[in-house]
Amino acid sequence: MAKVGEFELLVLLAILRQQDEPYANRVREDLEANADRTVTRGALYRTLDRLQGKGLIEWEIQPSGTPERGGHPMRRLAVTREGVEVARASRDVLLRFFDGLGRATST
Amino acid sequence: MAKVGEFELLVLLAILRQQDEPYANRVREDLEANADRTVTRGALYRTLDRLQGKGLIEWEIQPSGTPERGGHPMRRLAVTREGVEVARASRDVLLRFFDGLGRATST
DNA sequence: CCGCGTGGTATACAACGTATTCTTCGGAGC
DNA sequence: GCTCCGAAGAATACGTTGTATACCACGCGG
Repeated sequence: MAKVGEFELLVLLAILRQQDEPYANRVREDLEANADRTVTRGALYRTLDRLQGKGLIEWEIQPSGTPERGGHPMRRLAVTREGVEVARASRDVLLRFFDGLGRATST
Repeated sequence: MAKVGEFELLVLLAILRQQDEPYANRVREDLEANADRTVTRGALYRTLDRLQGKGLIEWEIQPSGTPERGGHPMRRLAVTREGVEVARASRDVLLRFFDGLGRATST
């Protein structure tokens, strides 16, 4: 099963969260708003391409979905079955390791 | 606040989990057993060095802690306060994004 | 037909992840 | 006491992931 980096996982999860508008910029906004990090468009698209290369997501081009201001072909994103599995596997591992974090005294 | 990669986070969490024997090889064993991945020694040490460079962990050399078979100076690892904060922050973000994963129909 | 805003592409480089190889030290066994 | 072995760690090298910058295309308002 393909392995994903930290940002790739976040992107995967963010796509899954989008209710009805799974487009790149929605994902980007979601990440910026909820993941406490800035996400440049270049970074996101590069990651989307890589995720597709691994078969974890796919998309279809929307001729001109929502031409609010300059209507252009947009990618309607979707996570593949394998993508979901990978995300689940990553989550399971992380949840398993999150325990020691409760008290966490340390130096 | 420093940012950590996927493996770095796992290592941080694994160190926190070690009860009384926070040594590199214990961490390695824990990761191999519970994170479903193989971890070579080189990979782990490299990551430990990087985490230290970021001030997220630290260690003191144990003269010859457990000379079971060839006793050598070992690193007794500890996560710094900042390390714990970074781990918590990462966890919080991830937990926030894990929701969409419940039903997760997708393609 | 020009500029702006939106969606996407290309390129380049830094940071992260990982395997391989080498060194050192102590004990076991001769 | 010399050799072999296993454990802890260091050094090196390279592929993958993360991220920024800059560029192209299209449609609309003017």
